[in-house]
Amino acid sequence: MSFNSSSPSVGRAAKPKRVGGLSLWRQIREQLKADILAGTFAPGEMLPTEQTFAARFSVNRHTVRRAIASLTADGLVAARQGHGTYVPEAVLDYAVSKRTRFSEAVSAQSRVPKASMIVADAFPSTATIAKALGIRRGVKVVRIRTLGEADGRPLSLADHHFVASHFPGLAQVYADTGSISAALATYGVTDFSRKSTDVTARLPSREEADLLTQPASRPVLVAQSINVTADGTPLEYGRTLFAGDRVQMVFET
Amino acid sequence: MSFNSSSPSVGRAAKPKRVGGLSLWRQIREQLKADILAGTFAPGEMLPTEQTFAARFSVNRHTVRRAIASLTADGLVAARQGHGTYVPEAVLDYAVSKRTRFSEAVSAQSRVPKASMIVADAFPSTATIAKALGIRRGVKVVRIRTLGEADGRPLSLADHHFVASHFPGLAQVYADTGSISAALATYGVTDFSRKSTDVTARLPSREEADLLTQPASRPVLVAQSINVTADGTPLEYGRTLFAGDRVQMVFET
DNA sequence: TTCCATTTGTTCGTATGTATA
DNA sequence: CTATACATACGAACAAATGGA
Repeated sequence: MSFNSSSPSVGRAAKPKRVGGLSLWRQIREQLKADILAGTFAPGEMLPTEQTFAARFSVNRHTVRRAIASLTADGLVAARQGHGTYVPEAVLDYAVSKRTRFSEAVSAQSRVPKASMIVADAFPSTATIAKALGIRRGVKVVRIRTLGEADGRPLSLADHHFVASHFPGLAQVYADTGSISAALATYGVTDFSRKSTDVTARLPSREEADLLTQPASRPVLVAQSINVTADGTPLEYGRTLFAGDRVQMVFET
Repeated sequence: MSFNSSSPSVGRAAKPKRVGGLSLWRQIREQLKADILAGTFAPGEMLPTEQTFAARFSVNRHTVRRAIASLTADGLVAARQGHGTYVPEAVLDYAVSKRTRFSEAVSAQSRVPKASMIVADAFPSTATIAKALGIRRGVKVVRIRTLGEADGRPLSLADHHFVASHFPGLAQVYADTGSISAALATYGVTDFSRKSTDVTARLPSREEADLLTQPASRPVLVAQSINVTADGTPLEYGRTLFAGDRVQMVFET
């Protein structure tokens, strides 16, 4: 008998041999692939261990490994030494262009966006922020920290910095409108675009990892961007953290 | 007496008090900043421990911490819990545009570029590669893996994939010419441009970390790009790993 | 910090089945 | 038919990495 029955690969199969010209590991691969595509093993979920599969299929662990290796090559599963094998979550392609806003970038991927404010405060600008905004260091800036979600899953943690004196009461206005774009519009700023974006990678702090609901051992993408008004004046300096294994930034050049 | 004498903060200073209206921690901060800018503490080098500084300046460790915290806010130093404090290495801004080549991007930052081939081989295309190159899975592709350096320091680890049948003997030609662009030119391909770039972050494998001479615990940027010919035909699928803490990708939008 | 259990990754050796000359 | 080469499968042991105690 072969493995590709209609039932998923749970429970115990009878001791098999080569059947139908298909080697054991190929049969196992097809069975697992079917289960993954059918959603028996959901994205982000851990698969049973190699040992478990070996027992379940009544084969040697090597045979299971060979099947899994094949699936890995096709990107259907990913293994982490010392941890386990899992079905990779669908990566969200976050398109970056002159005009993209968070909600649009997420909607374009047929996901439901949501941005919520975590905190808003004001403080003297650091050297980095001052340089980006074209002000002197120490000039007060407003920071709005937002958590961006797609389908209810945290995606990004963004700090938006504005010159405080240009936007009095910005935090409150944002809280009322629920959107950076809308908040800026109440100040008469409607036309702005992304000037440049720098991308680096690092490990998140514990707090950042918690907010993004990801392990602190997985890296985050750090995108620093400068938004300018129509006449080129720096308007906003943003620093956004993306969950590294859930987001892929896409730059069309 | 204050700390900002002309000598760097080595050796033992006399017990100080508030002088010249500057608090102790500000004096220490200025002294350390001067040392960093003067190169006493070179980029990438470890600073002495907080305890050492505390003894050296005859102050409490908290005072040193306050000074270091200030420097951290300005990005002059970075502290890693359980490890130490160090001067961050200068980050190379790797500009990505339609036409950028590795050597140009590095040269633009006044650094000396160097690209060397690590290995070249051929194998049946995986699903990802096939999709990017617009071929059927299993069609043979040539892979050229190169290590990119700036000022002799490894920066990037790039896998370049081409359809094997389109460029017979490519690996040898590359070895002879020492450049992807030059190698392609011998096949009559002179006009190609970057169509898109996807950026993600992950932790490197042990081998990748070794090649980049970075710890396996520091993330890498993974840039996947598709280069197309003038008529839009996929020419190359490239996957480049950048040392996350030495490179910042810059996208002008 | 160290220790420990769990899990994947690697490398031996051995045996058997399959295709082909 | 045998001989050979190759793919498949099993077993054992150990290495490396992770996460939690």
